[in-house]
Amino acid sequence: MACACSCPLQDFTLKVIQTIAAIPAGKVATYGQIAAMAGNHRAARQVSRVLHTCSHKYQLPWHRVIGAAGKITLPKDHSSHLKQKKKLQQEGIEFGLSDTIDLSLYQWPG
DNA sequence: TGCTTGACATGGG
DNA sequence: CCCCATGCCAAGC
Repeated sequence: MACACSCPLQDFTLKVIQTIAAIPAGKVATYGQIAAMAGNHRAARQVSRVLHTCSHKYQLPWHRVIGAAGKITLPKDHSSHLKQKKKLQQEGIEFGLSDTIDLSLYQWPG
């Protein structure tokens, strides 16, 4: 339910935010998955945008959102990449040899 | 109002 | 394994 008066967010975006916020610790979700849950499986890119725009505002667990390959989508140059990896490890998620997460074990079923 | 952008996804080289 | 091209859609400017 989105209030059209004071909520600048669209319905899709709001769903995305709620979906991300609902990801439990120790689990991860892919952009496409979140987009699909929000209603548009093609809007995976917007999920990333929502993450950037709202993570700081809504305190979203952005580190639990990864790419479909089970990898962190941030460039290694970025300082947040290592941060995200550490956070996930602290939540019990184990990484493979190439910083790869086994989605069959850790992907959030929704 | 309209074009550009983007923490993606998928497939091929 | 890594890099490139295409589709797709909303947020930003």
